[in-house]
Amino acid sequence: MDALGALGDPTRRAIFELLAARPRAVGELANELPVSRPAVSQHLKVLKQVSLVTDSAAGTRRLYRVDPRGVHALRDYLDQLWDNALTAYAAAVEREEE
Amino acid sequence: MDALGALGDPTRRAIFELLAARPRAVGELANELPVSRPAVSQHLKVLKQVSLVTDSAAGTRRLYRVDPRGVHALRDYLDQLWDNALTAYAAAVEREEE
DNA sequence: CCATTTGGTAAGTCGACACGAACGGTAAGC
DNA sequence: GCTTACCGTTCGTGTCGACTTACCAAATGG
Repeated sequence: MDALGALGDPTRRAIFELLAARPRAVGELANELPVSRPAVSQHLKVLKQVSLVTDSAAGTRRLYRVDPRGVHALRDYLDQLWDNALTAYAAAVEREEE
Repeated sequence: MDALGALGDPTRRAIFELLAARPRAVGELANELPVSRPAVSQHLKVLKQVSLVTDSAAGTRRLYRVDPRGVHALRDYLDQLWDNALTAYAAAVEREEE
């Protein structure tokens, strides 16, 4: 599973968006989502594998936050993809007008 | 299924990347991928639903190309998400240093 | 017209994965 | 040390969707 595939799941995307607002613990995330805490834990595990989030112990709780490394990598890849896509479209329009 | 969910699938992403290089017909796409032609057709149907590609008849063939509308929408959404994520991370670091 | 090429669709199978229940493990508070 | 709170993991289950096979429709060219 890569980063884009991870964000493809609606629940994981919701978790990531919550963490994009501010760091939270697992229980807090589960409270704001219609899934159980273990489910949140599993999604966090996946997001961690693809370097989109990091965790740190804080007493009995565990704080999860966005990982800028994965964010930058994914953003760079997508920027390239958007550029290719729009360039190809412009080129196709150009051909059409001949 | 939304746009991000659509690109979450590896095969669909491969199809989109091929179309991001240049417009192609269904058969051409299937030839360059390890899946059958009907599978490609089904993926194109999904990509079309989320406004990531458009199609146009060309004789007996059908040309698929990137749809700039969906690309712009998805890019804008993600840019916002990246901005939130990195801003929240910077704010967390700021707090940490106090 | 008829054969060929190209695609979309329907039906069915199979694997992946999202989820909850149950259990164990670790840190704080009295 | 015992309880409580919070979290990760494992297991089993159910469901969704990606894929192939087979069939059908439309456009081209002889």
